[in-house]
Amino acid sequence: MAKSEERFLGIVPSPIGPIGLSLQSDKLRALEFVSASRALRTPAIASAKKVSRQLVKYFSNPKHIFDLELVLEGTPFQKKVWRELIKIPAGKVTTYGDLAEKLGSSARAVGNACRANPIPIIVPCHRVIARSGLGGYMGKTSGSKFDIKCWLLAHEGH
DNA sequence: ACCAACCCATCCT
DNA sequence: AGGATGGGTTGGT
Repeated sequence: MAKSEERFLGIVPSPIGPIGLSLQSDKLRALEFVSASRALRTPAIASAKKVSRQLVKYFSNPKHIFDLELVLEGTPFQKKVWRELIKIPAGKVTTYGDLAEKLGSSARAVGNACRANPIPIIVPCHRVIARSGLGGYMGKTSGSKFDIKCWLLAHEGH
């Protein structure tokens, strides 16, 4: 897979740090948590404004429903999982196992697909938890990355 | 192109 | 604690 230099076209400030946006012909393709220094030297382009506005709304109102066009690039299985994630409303959570059952797969495979999610927050992988415990986030089961999952869940009332 | 081995944000006993 | 699990990735041929 091409590890092409990721270029952020917009930056959104948020309570959990700056968020970098990558777009592809006006559609959101990737979202990443970035460092403050990275944020400083990233210009924002006009087409990022719609995404930016909606993220700001979400951070002030966790019930905000995103209405954005997304570019989801992944294997067929990953896309199936991600499309399921989008159906989970704010305030609700599901488990890796339940999702796996719905898809006729296994819990660990679902976890793998969640980890590969290119658009966290908007594709709400944080709403998938383990049957026992919270599971992980961005490849981690503890630490600052994982804390973001806890923050998002708390933001949504958990 | 295939295959084996290895990695996991799990789950059950 | 240990085993089953299935999708992805990597490295070999």
